[in-house]
Amino acid sequence: MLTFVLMLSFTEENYLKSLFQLTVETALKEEAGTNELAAHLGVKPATVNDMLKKLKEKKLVKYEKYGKSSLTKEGRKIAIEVIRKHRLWETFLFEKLEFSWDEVHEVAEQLEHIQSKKLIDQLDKLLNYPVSDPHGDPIPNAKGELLILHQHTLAEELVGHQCKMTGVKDNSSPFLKYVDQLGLAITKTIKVLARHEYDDLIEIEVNGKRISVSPKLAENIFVVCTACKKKSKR
Amino acid sequence: MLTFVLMLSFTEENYLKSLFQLTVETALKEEAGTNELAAHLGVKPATVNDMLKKLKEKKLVKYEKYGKSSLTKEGRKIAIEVIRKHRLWETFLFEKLEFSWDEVHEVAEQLEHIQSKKLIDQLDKLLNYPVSDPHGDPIPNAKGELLILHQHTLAEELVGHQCKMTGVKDNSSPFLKYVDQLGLAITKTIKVLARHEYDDLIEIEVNGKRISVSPKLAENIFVVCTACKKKSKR
DNA sequence: TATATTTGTTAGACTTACCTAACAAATTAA
DNA sequence: TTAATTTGTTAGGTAAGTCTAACAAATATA
Ligand SMILES: [Mn+2]
Ligand SMILES: [Mn+2]
Ligand SMILES: [Mn+2]
Ligand SMILES: [Mn+2]
Repeated sequence: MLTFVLMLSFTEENYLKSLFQLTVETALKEEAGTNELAAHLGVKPATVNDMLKKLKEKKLVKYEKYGKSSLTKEGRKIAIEVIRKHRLWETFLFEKLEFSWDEVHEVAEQLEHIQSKKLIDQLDKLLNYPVSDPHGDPIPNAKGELLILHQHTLAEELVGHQCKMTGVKDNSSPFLKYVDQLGLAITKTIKVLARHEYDDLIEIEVNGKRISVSPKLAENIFVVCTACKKKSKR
Repeated sequence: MLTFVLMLSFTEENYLKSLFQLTVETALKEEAGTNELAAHLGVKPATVNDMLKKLKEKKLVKYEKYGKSSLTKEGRKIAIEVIRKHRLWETFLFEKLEFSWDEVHEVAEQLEHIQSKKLIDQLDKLLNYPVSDPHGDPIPNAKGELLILHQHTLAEELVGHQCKMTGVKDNSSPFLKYVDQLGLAITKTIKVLARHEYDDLIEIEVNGKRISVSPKLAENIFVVCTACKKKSKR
């Protein structure tokens, strides 16, 4: 039995990836709206509307007029493949080509669309089957299984609790450079000392030093809390 | 002084590369025609015509109505950069990811269009600044200097002469697999024993064995002849 | 040199991915 | 429960890159 490989354009792949990131990956939601997708992709809602119809035609998204959209099983599979490629390339750039964690994303945005099963399998092998990328994001395995980390943001952590930094939400270079500057990094232990009502700053201890961080920053830092329960599964 | 980086599409890059390969790289010609380019790129002449006008506008090709086309200095520079990327990626796939020489070209066709100076510089470094790709083709260096090999095809080699295989003209997978099968490979020593008038086959000795090859095959094998003069320069 | 052939150009059309402007439906607030 | 706001859709348009069909120029051949 012949299986037809439907070739998708870069653009179509990006729409599926965005939809995945706005729904499944953030776990809290099942569907995303047209405007939301437009904002995430940096295009106009009218453009998204056209594409949703096309992707529905190809049976990759579920979409009804005036309703929210979600991925079909096949659409989700493709989205995960793109994310796997993106994160493997980021890891490659970081581990093998001396890129810093704030430089990898931009180039991986291009590399994630290269079509070659062997390329990705061999890259995975070369990197020794990594489970997370330089930003702490889980890398789907070759079967498309994705580890969902039971993490929350530093902004949500309770005063007095100690946690460990596991990743970042924002992948932009300026944000990541700022994180570096503050001495924050994945695997660092962070203790929440206080929350200041007056200006909303959060006082934390990291590297044996007390620093104050903004809620905006804290919302973009992922942690797992040793004081709370923690679990993970593929 | 600001230098503007004109961003080219994949397509535009491919036209420049083709024009380079049909002219400068084969050294014998300065210019190429519309139909010739169309055949090389696998599109129709009308399409090439439109693109030539656009690339002329961008000052990357010299083109006059009903005349042959050639690259400007800037166009040539870009073509060489694309070829450098193509051949570095082929070398990477071959050396680091266990690809065979008949598998690298197809994937390199995609990878050659990734934009990142750092990526290419680091790849070059990782591979230890290779001078030729898995097919024996010279890799332009970071300055855009390209080694022109003084090679000719096996078809042109004189009877009685001994030569060394330096590369292939055809990069297609079926051809390369056939070359493998015959026991031919880059650096192998080949002695031309005879040319048979009757059926045009060329009898050679390679790996201590006598084999007969077709002129079609011989035209796609590059050699340098130890019995003739040999020189090379950047 | 006249004619046939090859080579190159033009016009008009299609697809993809995007846009703006106008409008309609759904949701939220008064 | 009407009105305001937000969200989503439609129509029509653009640019890139491709095509076909008709035509024109250049070159080769008789
Ligand atoms: Mn990324
Ligand atoms: Mn990442
Ligand atoms: Mn290419
Ligand atoms: Mn090659």
